[in-house]
Amino acid sequence: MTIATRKQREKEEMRQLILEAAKSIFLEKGYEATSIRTIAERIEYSPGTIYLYFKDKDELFHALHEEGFRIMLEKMQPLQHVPDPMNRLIAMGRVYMEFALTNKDFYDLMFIMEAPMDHECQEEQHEKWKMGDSTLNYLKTVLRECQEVGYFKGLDVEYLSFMIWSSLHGMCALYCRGRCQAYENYQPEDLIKNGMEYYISMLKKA
Amino acid sequence: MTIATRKQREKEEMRQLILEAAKSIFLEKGYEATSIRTIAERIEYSPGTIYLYFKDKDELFHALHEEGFRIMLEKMQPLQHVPDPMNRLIAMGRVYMEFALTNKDFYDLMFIMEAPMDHECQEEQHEKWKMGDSTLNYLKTVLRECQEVGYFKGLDVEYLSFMIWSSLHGMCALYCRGRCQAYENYQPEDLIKNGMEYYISMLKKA
DNA sequence: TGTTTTTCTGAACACTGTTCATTTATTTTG
DNA sequence: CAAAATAAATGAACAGTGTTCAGAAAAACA
Repeated sequence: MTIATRKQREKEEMRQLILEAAKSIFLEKGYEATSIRTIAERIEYSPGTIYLYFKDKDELFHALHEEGFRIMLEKMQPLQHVPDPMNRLIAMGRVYMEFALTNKDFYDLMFIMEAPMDHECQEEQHEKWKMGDSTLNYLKTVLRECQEVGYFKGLDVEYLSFMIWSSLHGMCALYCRGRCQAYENYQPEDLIKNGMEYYISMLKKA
Repeated sequence: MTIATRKQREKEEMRQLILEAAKSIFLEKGYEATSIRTIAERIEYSPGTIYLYFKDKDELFHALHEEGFRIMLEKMQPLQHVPDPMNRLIAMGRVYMEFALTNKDFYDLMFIMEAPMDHECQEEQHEKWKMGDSTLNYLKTVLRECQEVGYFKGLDVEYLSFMIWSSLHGMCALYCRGRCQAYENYQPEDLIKNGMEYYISMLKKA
């Protein structure tokens, strides 16, 4: 092994070390507490070092952002074997919802926070959404299959997918940002579960 | 006039002065730029003075938060004269959407940001949502009227209102936080407009 | 070994919200 | 009107934040 490749590997390992530390602090104590200094302290390096591996905090959180999509896509994977497209669509929705409820911080980072989206990629304009695109494209594919078996007749898949994604996101976002408090006597999980059921039965009639 | 009442009036005027400055900076340059120091500079007082009129930054932004709801409620007001409840519901949705698109920062503050919600009211637990509650209660009322003329049969108004609000919010939230970029070749306004039409036609069948 | 290149440090910068002793202004009292 | 008491405003200071960069330390090369 040449010395150059080892250095390259070490560089990648260091990036991962920083990322792992950032992730653990982020999941333990949330976004606010995940500062450059706390990450540096955790891995026992100086704050300045982190900037040798990440351009800025946005780039760092963009990496976590992508990790979130990886986890989500993984949970979507098994659904490919659901034969009926409409059932697959509904199952996808449930997985999406479940992900948001059990990975609140990740969901927030992926779909609500501005931070990781500000990150300018030099490579491509939309490389930042590589993972998000995959999920969205899969949704569109499922919708087209639904159309083939008679659902959503005459509707544009682009607008339809946006509407469906939005509706789920709306519930998740209100949940993540504490707006379910508007329903004093109801549990957020209850609102979401029932709201979802209503939405599904509405979709089936469309 | 006693001196005490004049002092009280002056105190209220000062609160308004701070609030107006905060609002103008907030609308001009966004949340990030609206710091205690920039507000103080604008009204030509020292930073410390602001804390004599507002407990903390959260209380200040909670006041702006309420102002947002006042503006929105004002735009909802004329819709009370729409006779058909279903048309009124749809009109409400359009006003809501329009508000979000033309008052992005206010919408963000009202429904997405965490800041003004953290604000602990000493008076009542949910005094913070006084304005939001009004809007939500009006939505529920309209939905009940819709049920009286045959729509949404057998559905619980609580869950139904949450689902409808969520769906609209989802589109607004994705718009506010730049997630419409996922649809590279589509204008956000276009996505929302069409997504909304699809949703309305779905609602009518429910 | 000495020289060059790479890696890392930590102080410094400009910012944030917030506090509080001190100063300034106003009102009440003698 | 002058003095004492009260109220209001100040601005330096504190503990944070992301980020930069001259200089020190370590590693690689000659």
